[in-house]
Amino acid sequence: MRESDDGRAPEHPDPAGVPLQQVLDALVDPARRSIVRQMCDADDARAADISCGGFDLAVSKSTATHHFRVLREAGLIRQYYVGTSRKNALRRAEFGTAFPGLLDAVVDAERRARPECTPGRAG
Amino acid sequence: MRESDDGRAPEHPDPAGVPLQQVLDALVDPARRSIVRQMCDADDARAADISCGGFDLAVSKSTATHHFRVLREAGLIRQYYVGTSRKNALRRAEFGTAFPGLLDAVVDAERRARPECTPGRAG
DNA sequence: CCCGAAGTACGACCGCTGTCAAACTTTGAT
DNA sequence: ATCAAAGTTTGACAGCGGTCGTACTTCGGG
Repeated sequence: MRESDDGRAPEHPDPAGVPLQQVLDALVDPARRSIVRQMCDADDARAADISCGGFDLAVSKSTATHHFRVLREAGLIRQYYVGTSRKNALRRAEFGTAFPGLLDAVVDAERRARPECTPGRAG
Repeated sequence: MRESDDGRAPEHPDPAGVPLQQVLDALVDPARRSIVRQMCDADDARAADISCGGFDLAVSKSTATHHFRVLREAGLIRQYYVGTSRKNALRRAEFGTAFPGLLDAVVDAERRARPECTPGRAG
Protein backbone atom coordinates (compact mmCIF):
# COMPACT_ATOMS: atom_id res chain seq x y z
CA MET A 1 0.00 0.00 0.00
CA ARG A 2 2.07 2.88 -1.31
CA GLU A 3 1.13 6.42 -0.47
CA SER A 4 0.64 9.13 -3.08
CA ASP A 5 1.24 6.92 -6.11
CA ASP A 6 3.33 8.98 -8.52
CA GLY A 7 2.12 7.15 -11.59
CA ARG A 8 -1.58 7.78 -11.28
CA ALA A 9 -1.48 11.26 -9.75
CA PRO A 10 -4.01 13.67 -11.32
CA GLU A 11 -3.30 17.26 -12.40
CA HIS A 12 -3.38 19.96 -9.76
CA PRO A 13 -3.44 23.48 -11.22
CA ASP A 14 -2.17 26.46 -9.26
CA PRO A 15 -5.28 28.16 -7.83
CA ALA A 16 -3.80 31.55 -8.74
CA GLY A 17 -4.11 30.61 -12.41
CA VAL A 18 -7.71 29.47 -12.25
CA PRO A 19 -10.29 31.95 -13.61
CA LEU A 20 -12.88 33.23 -11.15
CA GLN A 21 -15.55 31.91 -13.48
CA GLN A 22 -14.28 28.36 -13.07
CA VAL A 23 -14.17 28.70 -9.28
CA LEU A 24 -17.75 29.95 -9.10
CA ASP A 25 -18.88 27.24 -11.51
CA ALA A 26 -17.38 24.76 -9.06
CA LEU A 27 -18.96 26.31 -5.97
CA VAL A 28 -22.43 26.87 -7.41
CA ASP A 29 -23.37 23.19 -7.35
CA PRO A 30 -24.95 22.11 -4.04
CA ALA A 31 -23.35 18.65 -4.12
CA ARG A 32 -19.89 20.14 -4.60
CA ARG A 33 -20.53 22.73 -1.93
CA SER A 34 -21.53 19.92 0.42
CA ILE A 35 -18.23 18.18 -0.32
CA VAL A 36 -16.27 21.36 0.37
CA ARG A 37 -18.17 21.96 3.56
CA GLN A 38 -17.52 18.44 4.84
CA MET A 39 -13.83 18.83 4.03
CA CYS A 40 -13.79 22.17 5.82
CA ASP A 41 -15.40 20.64 8.89
CA ALA A 42 -12.87 17.80 8.88
CA ASP A 43 -10.03 20.25 8.44
CA ASP A 44 -11.24 22.37 11.34
CA ALA A 45 -11.42 19.25 13.50
CA ARG A 46 -7.92 18.23 12.39
CA ALA A 47 -9.40 14.97 11.18
CA ALA A 48 -7.76 12.83 8.51
CA ASP A 49 -8.36 13.44 4.83
CA ILE A 50 -11.54 11.85 3.54
CA SER A 51 -11.67 9.26 0.77
CA CYS A 52 -14.17 9.72 -2.06
CA GLY A 53 -16.47 7.08 -0.61
CA GLY A 54 -16.33 8.65 2.83
CA PHE A 55 -18.51 11.62 1.97
CA ASP A 56 -22.20 11.92 2.56
CA LEU A 57 -23.46 12.28 -0.99
CA ALA A 58 -26.76 11.34 -2.60
CA VAL A 59 -25.35 10.65 -6.06
CA SER A 60 -23.85 7.70 -7.91
CA LYS A 61 -20.13 6.97 -7.94
CA SER A 62 -19.64 8.25 -11.47
CA THR A 63 -21.35 11.52 -10.62
CA ALA A 64 -19.20 11.84 -7.50
CA THR A 65 -16.08 11.32 -9.61
CA HIS A 66 -17.27 14.13 -11.86
CA HIS A 67 -17.76 16.50 -8.91
CA PHE A 68 -14.34 15.74 -7.44
CA ARG A 69 -12.68 16.46 -10.77
CA VAL A 70 -14.44 19.82 -11.08
CA LEU A 71 -13.29 20.76 -7.58
CA ARG A 72 -9.74 19.61 -8.27
CA GLU A 73 -9.49 21.51 -11.57
CA ALA A 74 -10.80 24.62 -9.83
CA GLY A 75 -7.84 24.44 -7.47
CA LEU A 76 -10.02 23.78 -4.44
CA ILE A 77 -8.91 20.31 -3.46
CA ARG A 78 -5.94 17.98 -3.72
CA GLN A 79 -6.32 14.27 -4.42
CA TYR A 80 -3.85 11.47 -3.81
CA TYR A 81 -4.09 7.72 -3.92
CA VAL A 82 -3.72 5.46 -0.92
CA GLY A 83 -4.07 1.90 -2.11
CA THR A 84 -7.29 1.62 -4.03
CA SER A 85 -8.92 4.62 -2.43
CA ARG A 86 -8.47 8.29 -3.17
CA LYS A 87 -7.98 10.79 -0.39
CA ASN A 88 -9.18 14.37 -0.66
CA ALA A 89 -7.70 17.42 1.04
CA LEU A 90 -8.84 21.03 0.96
CA ARG A 91 -6.20 23.40 -0.45
CA ARG A 92 -7.14 26.06 2.03
CA ALA A 93 -4.00 28.16 2.19
CA GLU A 94 -3.16 28.14 -1.52
CA PHE A 95 -6.72 28.83 -2.57
CA GLY A 96 -7.12 31.50 0.09
CA THR A 97 -4.12 33.33 -1.31
CA ALA A 98 -5.54 33.31 -4.82
CA PHE A 99 -9.12 34.18 -3.80
CA PRO A 100 -9.01 35.90 -0.41
CA GLY A 101 -12.11 35.46 1.70
CA LEU A 102 -14.10 33.61 -0.93
CA LEU A 103 -14.00 30.10 0.48
CA ASP A 104 -14.64 31.30 4.01
CA ALA A 105 -17.59 33.44 2.93
CA VAL A 106 -19.23 30.56 1.09
CA VAL A 107 -18.62 27.95 3.79
CA ASP A 108 -19.71 30.33 6.53
CA ALA A 109 -22.95 31.07 4.70
CA GLU A 110 -23.45 27.35 4.15
CA ARG A 111 -22.95 26.62 7.85
CA ARG A 112 -25.26 29.41 8.86
CA ALA A 113 -27.94 27.97 6.61
CA ARG A 114 -27.42 24.33 7.65
CA PRO A 115 -25.88 24.08 11.11
CA GLU A 116 -26.16 20.27 11.11
CA CYS A 117 -22.75 18.88 10.48
CA THR A 118 -23.56 16.18 7.97
CA PRO A 119 -27.11 14.84 7.62
CA GLY A 120 -27.02 11.08 8.14
CA ARG A 121 -23.64 10.87 9.83
CA ALA A 122 -22.47 11.61 13.32
CA GLY A 123 -19.93 14.31 13.83
CA MET B 1 -41.29 62.90 -13.31
CA ARG B 2 -41.99 61.33 -9.95
CA GLU B 3 -39.28 59.50 -8.07
CA SER B 4 -39.66 55.94 -6.84
CA ASP B 5 -43.13 55.35 -8.26
CA ASP B 6 -45.06 53.47 -5.60
CA GLY B 7 -47.40 51.79 -8.03
CA ARG B 8 -44.89 49.99 -10.21
CA ALA B 9 -42.27 49.18 -7.58
CA PRO B 10 -40.96 45.61 -7.91
CA GLU B 11 -40.49 43.14 -5.03
CA HIS B 12 -37.37 43.45 -2.93
CA PRO B 13 -36.80 40.43 -0.68
CA ASP B 14 -34.80 40.69 2.51
CA PRO B 15 -31.30 39.38 1.66
CA ALA B 16 -31.26 37.51 4.97
CA GLY B 17 -34.08 35.32 3.69
CA VAL B 18 -32.51 34.48 0.36
CA PRO B 19 -30.94 30.99 0.11
CA LEU B 20 -27.20 30.85 -0.54
CA GLN B 21 -27.97 28.77 -3.61
CA GLN B 22 -29.95 31.61 -5.15
CA VAL B 23 -27.20 34.11 -4.40
CA LEU B 24 -24.55 31.95 -6.04
CA ASP B 25 -26.83 31.28 -9.00
CA ALA B 26 -27.02 35.05 -9.40
CA LEU B 27 -23.29 35.64 -9.09
CA VAL B 28 -22.14 32.78 -11.31
CA ASP B 29 -23.21 34.47 -14.54
CA PRO B 30 -20.49 36.69 -16.03
CA ALA B 31 -22.97 39.27 -17.34
CA ARG B 32 -24.56 39.66 -13.92
CA ARG B 33 -21.16 39.78 -12.26
CA SER B 34 -20.22 42.55 -14.66
CA ILE B 35 -23.33 44.47 -13.63
CA VAL B 36 -22.50 44.05 -9.96
CA ARG B 37 -18.95 45.11 -10.52
CA GLN B 38 -19.98 48.26 -12.38
CA MET B 39 -22.40 49.12 -9.60
CA CYS B 40 -19.68 48.53 -7.03
CA ASP B 41 -17.31 50.83 -8.91
CA ALA B 42 -19.97 53.52 -9.11
CA ASP B 43 -20.77 53.10 -5.43
CA ASP B 44 -17.10 53.42 -4.48
CA ALA B 45 -16.87 56.60 -6.56
CA ARG B 46 -20.05 57.92 -4.92
CA ALA B 47 -21.53 58.26 -8.39
CA ALA B 48 -25.27 58.33 -9.02
CA ASP B 49 -27.27 55.13 -9.42
CA ILE B 50 -27.15 53.70 -12.92
CA SER B 51 -30.19 53.14 -15.11
CA CYS B 52 -30.61 49.79 -16.86
CA GLY B 53 -29.49 51.24 -20.17
CA GLY B 54 -26.44 52.84 -18.62
CA PHE B 55 -24.52 49.61 -18.18
CA ASP B 56 -21.93 48.23 -20.50
CA LEU B 57 -23.57 44.96 -21.52
CA ALA B 58 -23.31 42.91 -24.68
CA VAL B 59 -26.83 41.47 -24.53
CA SER B 60 -30.28 42.46 -25.75
CA LYS B 61 -32.69 44.50 -23.65
CA SER B 62 -34.87 41.53 -22.78
CA THR B 63 -31.85 39.56 -21.62
CA ALA B 64 -30.71 42.52 -19.55
CA THR B 65 -34.13 42.72 -17.92
CA HIS B 66 -33.79 39.05 -17.04
CA HIS B 67 -30.39 39.59 -15.40
CA PHE B 68 -31.60 42.57 -13.36
CA ARG B 69 -34.51 40.56 -12.07
CA VAL B 70 -32.26 37.69 -10.99
CA LEU B 71 -30.03 40.14 -9.14
CA ARG B 72 -32.98 41.87 -7.50
CA GLU B 73 -34.60 38.60 -6.37
CA ALA B 74 -31.26 37.50 -4.93
CA GLY B 75 -31.31 40.56 -2.70
CA LEU B 76 -28.26 42.10 -4.36
CA ILE B 77 -29.75 45.22 -5.91
CA ARG B 78 -32.60 47.65 -5.45
CA GLN B 79 -34.53 49.07 -8.40
CA TYR B 80 -36.72 52.17 -8.52
CA TYR B 81 -38.36 54.07 -11.31
CA VAL B 82 -37.46 57.61 -12.30
CA GLY B 83 -39.74 58.59 -15.12
CA THR B 84 -39.44 55.94 -17.81
CA SER B 85 -36.06 54.69 -16.73
CA ARG B 86 -35.16 52.33 -13.94
CA LYS B 87 -32.34 53.11 -11.56
CA ASN B 88 -30.28 50.38 -9.93
CA ALA B 89 -28.52 50.54 -6.56
CA LEU B 90 -26.35 47.94 -4.87
CA ARG B 91 -27.73 46.79 -1.51
CA ARG B 92 -24.26 46.62 -0.04
CA ALA B 93 -24.95 46.95 3.67
CA GLU B 94 -28.03 44.75 3.83
CA PHE B 95 -26.51 42.04 1.69
CA GLY B 96 -23.23 42.23 3.57
CA THR B 97 -25.05 41.56 6.81
CA ALA B 98 -26.76 38.49 5.40
CA PHE B 99 -23.68 37.13 3.59
CA PRO B 100 -20.58 38.59 5.25
CA GLY B 101 -17.58 38.93 2.99
CA LEU B 102 -19.16 37.24 0.00
CA LEU B 103 -19.78 40.24 -2.23
CA ASP B 104 -16.40 41.75 -1.45
CA ALA B 105 -14.58 38.50 -2.16
CA VAL B 106 -16.26 38.09 -5.53
CA VAL B 107 -15.86 41.70 -6.64
CA ASP B 108 -12.25 41.81 -5.43
CA ALA B 109 -11.44 38.68 -7.41
CA GLU B 110 -13.21 40.15 -10.41
CA ARG B 111 -11.20 43.36 -10.17
CA ARG B 112 -7.97 41.49 -9.74
CA ALA B 113 -8.72 39.53 -12.88
CA ARG B 114 -9.88 42.55 -14.95
CA PRO B 115 -8.40 45.79 -13.65
CA GLU B 116 -9.98 47.79 -16.48
CA CYS B 117 -12.90 49.68 -15.10
CA THR B 118 -15.41 49.08 -17.84
CA PRO B 119 -14.32 48.04 -21.33
CA GLY B 120 -15.70 50.56 -23.79
CA ARG B 121 -16.45 53.34 -21.34
CA ALA B 122 -14.32 55.89 -19.66
CA GLY B 123 -13.96 55.83 -15.92
C1' DC C 1 -52.92 63.66 -29.24
C1' DC C 2 -49.34 61.08 -30.99
C1' DC C 3 -44.90 59.44 -31.12
C1' DG C 4 -40.44 57.86 -29.34
C1' DA C 5 -37.74 56.11 -25.47
C1' DA C 6 -37.09 52.70 -21.75
C1' DG C 7 -38.22 48.46 -20.00
C1' DT C 8 -41.11 44.29 -19.41
C1' DA C 9 -43.47 39.90 -20.68
C1' DC C 10 -43.86 36.00 -23.38
C1' DG C 11 -42.33 32.05 -26.36
C1' DA C 12 -39.00 29.65 -28.59
C1' DC C 13 -34.50 27.79 -29.21
C1' DC C 14 -30.17 25.76 -27.95
C1' DG C 15 -26.24 24.55 -25.46
C1' DC C 16 -24.42 23.18 -21.19
C1' DT C 17 -24.15 20.25 -17.30
C1' DG C 18 -25.69 17.14 -13.71
C1' DT C 19 -27.23 12.53 -13.78
C1' DC C 20 -26.98 7.52 -14.34
C1' DA C 21 -25.72 2.74 -16.05
C1' DA C 22 -22.37 -0.16 -17.81
C1' DA C 23 -17.80 -1.50 -18.84
C1' DC C 24 -13.14 -1.09 -17.46
C1' DT C 25 -8.79 -0.54 -14.37
C1' DT C 26 -6.20 -0.98 -10.43
C1' DT C 27 -5.24 -2.56 -5.95
C1' DG C 28 -5.41 -5.67 -2.05
C1' DA C 29 -6.84 -9.88 0.12
C1' DT C 30 -7.85 -14.85 0.11
C1' DA D 1 -5.17 -17.13 -9.61
C1' DT D 2 -9.38 -15.20 -8.27
C1' DC D 3 -12.38 -12.11 -6.42
C1' DA D 4 -14.08 -7.97 -4.34
C1' DA D 5 -13.65 -3.03 -3.43
C1' DA D 6 -12.88 1.68 -5.05
C1' DG D 7 -12.85 4.86 -8.74
C1' DT D 8 -12.67 6.17 -13.63
C1' DT D 9 -14.36 6.50 -18.30
C1' DT D 10 -17.63 6.68 -21.72
C1' DG D 11 -22.02 7.45 -23.76
C1' DA D 12 -26.68 8.84 -23.41
C1' DC D 13 -30.37 11.50 -21.58
C1' DA D 14 -33.04 15.30 -19.48
C1' DG D 15 -33.80 19.68 -17.58
C1' DC D 16 -32.43 24.21 -16.66
C1' DG D 17 -31.15 28.71 -17.99
C1' DG D 18 -29.18 32.30 -21.08
C1' DT D 19 -30.36 34.18 -25.39
C1' DC D 20 -33.11 36.58 -28.75
C1' DG D 21 -37.22 38.68 -31.27
C1' DT D 22 -41.60 40.44 -30.96
C1' DA D 23 -45.38 42.46 -28.88
C1' DC D 24 -46.82 45.20 -25.11
C1' DT D 25 -46.87 48.94 -21.41
C1' DT D 26 -45.74 53.28 -19.45
C1' DC D 27 -43.96 57.70 -19.28
C1' DG D 28 -42.54 62.25 -21.17
C1' DG D 29 -42.28 65.74 -24.85
C1' DG D 30 -43.72 68.28 -28.91
